Amino acid sequence: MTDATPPDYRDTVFLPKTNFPMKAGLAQKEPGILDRWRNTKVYERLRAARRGRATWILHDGPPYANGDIHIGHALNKTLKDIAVRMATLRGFDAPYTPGWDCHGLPIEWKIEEQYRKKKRDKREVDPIEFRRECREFAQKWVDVQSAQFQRLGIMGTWDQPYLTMDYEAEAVIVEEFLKVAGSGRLYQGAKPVMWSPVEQTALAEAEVEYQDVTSTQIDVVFEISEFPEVPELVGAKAVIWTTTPWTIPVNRAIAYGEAFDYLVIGKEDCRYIVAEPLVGAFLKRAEVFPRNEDGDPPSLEDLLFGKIADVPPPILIKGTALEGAVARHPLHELGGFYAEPRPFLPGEFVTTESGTGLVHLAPDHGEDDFRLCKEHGIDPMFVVDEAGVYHTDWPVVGGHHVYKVNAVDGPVCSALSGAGGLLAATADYTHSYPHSWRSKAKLIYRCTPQWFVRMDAEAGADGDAGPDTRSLREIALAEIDKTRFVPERGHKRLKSMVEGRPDWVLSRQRAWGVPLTLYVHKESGAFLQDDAVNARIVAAVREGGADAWFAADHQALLGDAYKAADYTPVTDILDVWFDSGTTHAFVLESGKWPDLSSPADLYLEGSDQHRGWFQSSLLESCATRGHAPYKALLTHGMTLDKNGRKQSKSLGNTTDPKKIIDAQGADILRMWVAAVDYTEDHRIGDEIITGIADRYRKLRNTFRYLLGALGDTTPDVMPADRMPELERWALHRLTEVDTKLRAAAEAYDWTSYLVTLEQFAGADLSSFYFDVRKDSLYCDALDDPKRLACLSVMDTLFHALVRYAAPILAFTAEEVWQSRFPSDDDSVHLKEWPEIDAAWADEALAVKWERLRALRGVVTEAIEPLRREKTIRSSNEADVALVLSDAEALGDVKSVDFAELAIVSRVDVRADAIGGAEAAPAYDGAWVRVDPTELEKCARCWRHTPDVDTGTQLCGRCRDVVKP
RNA sequence: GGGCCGGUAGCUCAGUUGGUUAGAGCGCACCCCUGAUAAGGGUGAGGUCGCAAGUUCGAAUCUUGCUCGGCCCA
Repeated sequence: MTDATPPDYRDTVFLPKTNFPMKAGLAQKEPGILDRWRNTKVYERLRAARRGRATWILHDGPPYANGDIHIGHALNKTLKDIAVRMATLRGFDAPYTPGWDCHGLPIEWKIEEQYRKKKRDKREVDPIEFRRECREFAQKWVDVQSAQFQRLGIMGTWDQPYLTMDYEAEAVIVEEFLKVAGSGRLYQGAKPVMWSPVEQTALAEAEVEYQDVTSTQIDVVFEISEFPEVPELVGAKAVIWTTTPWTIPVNRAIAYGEAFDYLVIGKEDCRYIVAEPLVGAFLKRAEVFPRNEDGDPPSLEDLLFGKIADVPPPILIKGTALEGAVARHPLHELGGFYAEPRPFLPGEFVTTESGTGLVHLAPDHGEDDFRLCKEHGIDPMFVVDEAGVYHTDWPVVGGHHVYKVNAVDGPVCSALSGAGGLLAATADYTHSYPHSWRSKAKLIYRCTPQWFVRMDAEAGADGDAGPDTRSLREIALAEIDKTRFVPERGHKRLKSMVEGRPDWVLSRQRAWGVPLTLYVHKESGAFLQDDAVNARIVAAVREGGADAWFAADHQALLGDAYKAADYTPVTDILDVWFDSGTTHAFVLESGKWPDLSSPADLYLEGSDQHRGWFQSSLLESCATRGHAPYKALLTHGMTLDKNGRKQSKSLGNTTDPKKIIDAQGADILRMWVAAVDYTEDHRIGDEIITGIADRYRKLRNTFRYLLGALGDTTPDVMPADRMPELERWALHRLTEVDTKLRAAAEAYDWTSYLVTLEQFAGADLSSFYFDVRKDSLYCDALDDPKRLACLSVMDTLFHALVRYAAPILAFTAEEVWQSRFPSDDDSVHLKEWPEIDAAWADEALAVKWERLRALRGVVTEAIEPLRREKTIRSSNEADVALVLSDAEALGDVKSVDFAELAIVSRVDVRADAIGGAEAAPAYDGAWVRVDPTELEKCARCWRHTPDVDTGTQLCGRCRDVVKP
């Protein structure tokens, strides 16, 4: 060795060369890639290229067009895009048409809010103008969201999306509604809704706000007239408690809790029934017994221990004893309606938190009341009008407003008191009560006529449901069983929801939406069913949108066969879920998007859509077509914050997708989508995104290394059987990876897909294959067979990996592709799944090389202590002695250039023990010893070999390479 | 309150029919290289598997209860 500076052979080494930058700069780069895709019409060219192939159709569930997209939208659309691109990669013709839900309440609100700011009253505005403003508002947000979705790299027919407010769509919605009407499943019924007497309109739950009010609370007695379980208690008085005295005049029944105990208290001629836990509170309100010696109202204990003069201890009865009992309304002496019997009904909603454990039921004015009464054949009375005023002919309260009759000395209390039915009344009960979001006025529940779709066979009717005599519920349940669910648990969830759901209420008393285009006969109440009339209605809507119904010349629509004067046109608006429930009709079937067809291969939405779109689409399609509009349903969970809490603006824990895109790039967001387990609720936060960015960089650098190694060459393909074992092992691993990726793609399991890809790129390639082959790649002659084999494998790996990555890292894969194959209009997304030669699979080789890698680990582990004590620096400086007790392992190591694999100077493998060798902790039957090598270092390849020339300081191999 | 679901290293995820010392990648710490260099290689430290009972020779895995969180409903 000389003291002179070693010759510099750097220029003779074949280092990786690429212009592909290590730093991604995605936020800046991605918009340019999007422009390229748009300008070169990649989506359209894909359609042409895949024409005639098997189709795979994802039908887009429409987001609501009323604001910027949030992380949930980003997740949903990205999952869709990954699925579509994956299907495309696998050779399917997978078109994608995005859509928007445009009708409905939230948009109406926004417009009304604008009116309020301008001090305009909505009722003064022409409905047509109002609807036009709603339309413009929706269109604005469609455009905004479209740009935001496209920025995520979502591929589809963005220049031709579907909108539920398109005239054509509105026409099909009407057409579908009329089909449902014609199926015999549509009926008019009633239902209590939140009603504002001030605005004289129904309100949705979201329009309601709760404020504290002080109400009159009253305790009222209903004398029991029939008591089958306990006949001796006939004449006892059931006590009910209410904070809405105005509902007493329309009482129809009394609910009790079957699981509760009730006490019968008082003397034989005047006994009260109250739930046991509530007796104490009742006795304080209604002083039905003399005060005790302390001057207080008697307590339950006083009663139980007989401390009240002449009052016997209470009798306990079970709630179930009330079955079949019947009471009289306290005003029964007025006759008529009031004289009818009031049955006791078991109600699951009855609690012992307040009141008396007995609940008076007014089906007109309460949801629980309505439902329980309906189950027992008791109908509402409809005696409160739109303004909240009783019909003038109703006894006691006729002509009064419901809010004007509640005073302690008002007509209700007075009448009850006069009839001996009032035990207590005080205007001092403070509680939370619903108010109108707009007018701040108090609300009431009020039964209103609504249109329903019947889920079950009509009781007692033979029906006219066409050839399919099953009920809608039966059809839907059968279709659910035929559907594939990802994840599987969605099956149970949707099924149980459909099993338990009530009839579908289609009507809404609103303005912005598609009308229920029905003519109701004024005398019979039946709606008109006439194909010719229906055809004219549909044609009118197709021509002028849903407005056509509100501004219609109804006589013209009805034609000569009917007189407009005989019919009332319905002005209700369809539930927006009906709109989106018909997208399969106006998108998949319409022919406007000829690539699409029904049923779809997949609907992909958040788990909240089990209640929403999955169900409305299923029911609509089953009602009109007898089958589901989809073959498979994929559901994703909700995105929570970094701590697993729900994201909300008020908590300030939301993650804005735009911020991630602007700071890190859409590919980072896409990679996050693939990395998390979307089948469950999952999290997002700074730390998580940083972690994803780190993983991205690792993958990106693997591509960069491949690009550098391959340079601008296109290596000749070398048959595997002429390659070294290491290359054959790499190809074998590729077959395994390919199989795993295919399975993961088939299962929509992007988490495992991505992990498989990353581990292959990281653990197998970067830290092993590339590391070992660096020497050959950099230093061997350009025509060296080993080097050529390596390049051939790298070329194969490049083509496989870039395609595998493309559906997830859509932008980066394109950048990688363009870096190697620059062109004006080519795209990695036009390529198909790589063809991996099945003959590359070699299980025996895999077993052998797994062992070799484990033994390589033994060596690297043994080198580490010498490195720490600075005995050696590079592993190239190590001489390794490896003792193996297992003959097979010994044979394996001897059959390869193990020093090359372990990147050390020399390896002495032997079966017999050697001094200083220590047992390898991670490998039974292996002992290892590492010494610093005495061999000289080649100045070019930096390996320590026996043949380094003292003059040139080159090893034999390098002398040959640099010779000319 | 009801239906469904989940809680495994700092983070994202694996954990097969219950069976040795619960794994991977990333991050972190330390070391090496300086010819993938705002890269690359190596070594290592991190977990009483949400908590508590129970079944079992044996539980992250099965049962029950509790708790925290989510979706839907009331």
